[in-house]
Amino acid sequence: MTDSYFLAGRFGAATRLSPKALRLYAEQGLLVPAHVDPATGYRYYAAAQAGRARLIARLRQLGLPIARIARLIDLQPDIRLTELRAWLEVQSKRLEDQRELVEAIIRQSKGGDDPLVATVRVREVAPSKIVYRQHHVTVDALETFTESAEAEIRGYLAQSGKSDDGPMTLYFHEPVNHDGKGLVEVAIGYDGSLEPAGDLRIRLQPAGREAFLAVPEPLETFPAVLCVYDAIEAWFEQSDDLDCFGSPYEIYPGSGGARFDVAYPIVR
Amino acid sequence: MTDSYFLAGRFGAATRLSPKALRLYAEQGLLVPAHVDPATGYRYYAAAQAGRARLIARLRQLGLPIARIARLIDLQPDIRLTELRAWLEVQSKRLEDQRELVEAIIRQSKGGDDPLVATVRVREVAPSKIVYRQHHVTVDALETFTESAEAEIRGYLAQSGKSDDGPMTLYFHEPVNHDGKGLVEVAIGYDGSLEPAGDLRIRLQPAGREAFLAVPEPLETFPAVLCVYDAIEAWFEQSDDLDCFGSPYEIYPGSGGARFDVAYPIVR
DNA sequence: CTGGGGCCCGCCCCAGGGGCGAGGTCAAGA
DNA sequence: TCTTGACCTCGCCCCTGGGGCGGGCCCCAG
Repeated sequence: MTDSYFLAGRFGAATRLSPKALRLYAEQGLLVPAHVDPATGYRYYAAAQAGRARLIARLRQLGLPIARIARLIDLQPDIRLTELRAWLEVQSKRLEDQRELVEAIIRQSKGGDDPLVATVRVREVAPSKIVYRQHHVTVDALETFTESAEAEIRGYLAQSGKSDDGPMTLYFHEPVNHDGKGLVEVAIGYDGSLEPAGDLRIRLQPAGREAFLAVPEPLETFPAVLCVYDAIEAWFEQSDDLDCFGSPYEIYPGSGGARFDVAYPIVR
Repeated sequence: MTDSYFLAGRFGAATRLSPKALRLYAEQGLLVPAHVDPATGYRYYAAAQAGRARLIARLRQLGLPIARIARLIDLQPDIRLTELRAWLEVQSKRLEDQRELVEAIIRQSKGGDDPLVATVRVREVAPSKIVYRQHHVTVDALETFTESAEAEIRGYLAQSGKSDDGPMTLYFHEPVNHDGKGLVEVAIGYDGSLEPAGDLRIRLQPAGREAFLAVPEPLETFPAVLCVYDAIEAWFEQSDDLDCFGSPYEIYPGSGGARFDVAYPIVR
């Protein structure tokens, strides 16, 4: 390893990085030139920096953002490799999600022949008072939150001398993606009067109508359950005078022995 | 399907698109509101547009760029699905490439114990006149170009009464990625004098030294061959007074019976 | 000493929006 | 009828990771 210096162009040619990219990395502190001429601003890179530069180039080629590279590159090599493998796992999962999503799009495109659509029913929903808890969750954390919130609410109802075995409704106020948090709400109806407590809140659920579907057992788990949502949306689509506006929700237990129903409100 | 109108907020809530995104899509012509109030600029969406909007949201969720979605969405559903499957294939391939790249990074990180490094040798290269052809290719098109260019050059050498069985060198002037074109050059040396012809050019290859490695048979194919490059780079790295600047090249046939050698120039 | 190519910086551009602020609009309640 | 609050508009700046261009230096070889 000599201690010769190279300007950005030559150094970049040797490390597969453009001078522009090198300038960016220098600004971000990711790859600081061995010497910068204060008069001209020229950046001089030492040959010994080529290894780091090549590693950066490879990590960029993976598509990692610069900030992530900056964190990775100063780690011990073995930890770095562990992180990279974990990142690969995430990418792999993302691909699986994309595959599922494409399948969902396909199902929806030819939704006409989906037998589920024909089983969508409409029912009236009576107004009720509900006690609920909201939270922003990803799809991974959804089940944990749902269980703990339901237990908390039922516990509070029992403690207040109310019946604690009414159906539970899970509202999806915002889409809950795998890669973004969405607002969900666990709610149970009650009679009489009740005070809010802690993060448990009270509100009135107005009367209305809903389009619903009992979820068949093989479709109970994510992501297969998505095609139940698709079916109801398709049902709205082919309806003459109803539109699928409003957020979906799930009702536990479902009708006809199903573990849960999926429903959309029918907005006037 | 009613013909009611919705403003951007409500419509977006029903289709999982933010008002900002809706505005963007309207500007781009991807999802034009059913009515725009000329006085206020308010965009009114018809309920019948919700299907298209939901499809757009799904395709965006896949990560497709807007322009691509615009092309896809007006296709027949079955063609669209074919395109989507093809896109999934590309994504899958990309993931495989990333996996390979991570493996390469791992190999390089603990390059010290790579037995290949110990077999790197240095040799003098005599100056020569070469006839060559350059082209920008991706890694997929590389072999086709190499074969045709070599045949063209050998044909021209034979036609000019020169010996046409000298070794062929494949210079990688720029990195040849799977996702970007790079400049490569197929070159064969000759004696005497020769005129350039068509896209065949002539230049002088100066004398110098090179670090090289005969490629073992199991590593001949892409992407396994990359670890031969890594080994030479690692060899430079652990050398005291040499730097791996300059572009690599492959020499056919290689030394010791190998199909080809991989070499880097040693720059003074 | 002079020319050509290399390098600097600064500006504008791309997708796909997020966030903020100023100001106009809509609908419901008092 | 007025007010109020929610909702909408537009416009600007921000993000990532650079590419491209233009103006003006700089470096080195002949």
